[in-house]
Amino acid sequence: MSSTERPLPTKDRLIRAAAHMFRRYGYNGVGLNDVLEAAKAPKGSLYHHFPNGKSDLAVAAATWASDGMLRTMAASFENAESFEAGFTTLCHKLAKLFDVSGQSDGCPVSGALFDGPENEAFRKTTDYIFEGWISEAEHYAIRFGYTPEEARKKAELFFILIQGGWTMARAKGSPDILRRLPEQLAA
Amino acid sequence: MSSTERPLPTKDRLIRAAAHMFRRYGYNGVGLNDVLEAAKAPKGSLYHHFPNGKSDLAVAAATWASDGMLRTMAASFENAESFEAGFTTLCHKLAKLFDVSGQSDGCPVSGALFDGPENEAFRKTTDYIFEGWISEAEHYAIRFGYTPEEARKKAELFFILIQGGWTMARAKGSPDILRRLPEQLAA
DNA sequence: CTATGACTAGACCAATCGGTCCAGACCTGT
DNA sequence: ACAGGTCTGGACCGATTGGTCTAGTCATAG
Repeated sequence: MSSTERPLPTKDRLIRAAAHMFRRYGYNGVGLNDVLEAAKAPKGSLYHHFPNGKSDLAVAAATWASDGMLRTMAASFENAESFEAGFTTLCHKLAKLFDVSGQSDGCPVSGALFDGPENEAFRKTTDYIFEGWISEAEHYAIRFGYTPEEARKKAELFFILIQGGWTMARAKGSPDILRRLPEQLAA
Repeated sequence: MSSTERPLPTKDRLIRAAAHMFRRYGYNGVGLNDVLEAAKAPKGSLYHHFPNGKSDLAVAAATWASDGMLRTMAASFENAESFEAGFTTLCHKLAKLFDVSGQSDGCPVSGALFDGPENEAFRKTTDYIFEGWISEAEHYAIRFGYTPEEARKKAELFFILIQGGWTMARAKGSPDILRRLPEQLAA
């Protein structure tokens, strides 16, 4: 049986559909009716699972997408022989994701939250999620022998390269730059 | 007399208002009525100057914002003593811009165009504008003595650092990371 | 069996969206 | 004075927006 045989719970279908659409079209570019149609769920279910509607859904979608990123990071760094090797693996994984995404998706977190309403809570959530990525990278850098000061700088550079690299890949319509990112990490 | 004494032509007021709003709220987060109110222009004027409406306006706004970026780059690099020195100056200028913007603006180009409709023309325009920034940086790198190959890589890193750094500054609500960007350029 | 809370279903709403349209104001050359 | 284009002003439009509301389905516990 294919994986569509056992359908996901409505709440998960909503989160997944919303995550995919937000990262492509941005918070304001997605209508709730579109999400509902993609998730094959009625409006009542949405407001049952997410009482605050669209904004709750965006936070859930960004958090879910962030968990995926953290798993991809773990898969890249856990068995790596150095921080640089792990980073290289991650960049290639991201380049592959970029290819299968149809090459027009943005960062799932900033797509869902930065583009949202003028909202300090959204900014704080974005910071919290991104800080999770950075501190995870910092953790790996320390494990691979860097001092805490070096590790923090490495982790920040890690984050900046990935964000900037993805933006450039999106503009160029090609993930090439992502694969060449590891060359930039030296310092 | 203050600068508001001689009002700008309607078309320019529309472009400026649109640029400011797009970079803060994104393409889909801005309503034409809001732009019209901010620019104190009626709807007829908008569709006179921009026959294709919102999408034309977004391209014009992004192009105008890009010209500003290119001028800021020129002001930073023209009198610099090295590529690194020019980059440092630019980062400090951008950090200052980040402060006065109220710290919630995004990149004016990707805000206006990436967030727009599913549209290959928009992506190409974004690429064209960004490539202008990169080739400008490449030009300065060559002038300061780098080989063409080194210069291209430097310029791409330049772009990635600024895009990623701005994203991180936006998430953190602070331009500190922008000022620390020059440390990352070494290689 | 009934009762209860979780969840689904979708009709419905006011507000806002991007866009159209045309009457008239304004400027310029003749 | 007149004509013709440029530009302004804003009423108006159908479509879509995020959100509300209520009726009903479903599973489980008593």
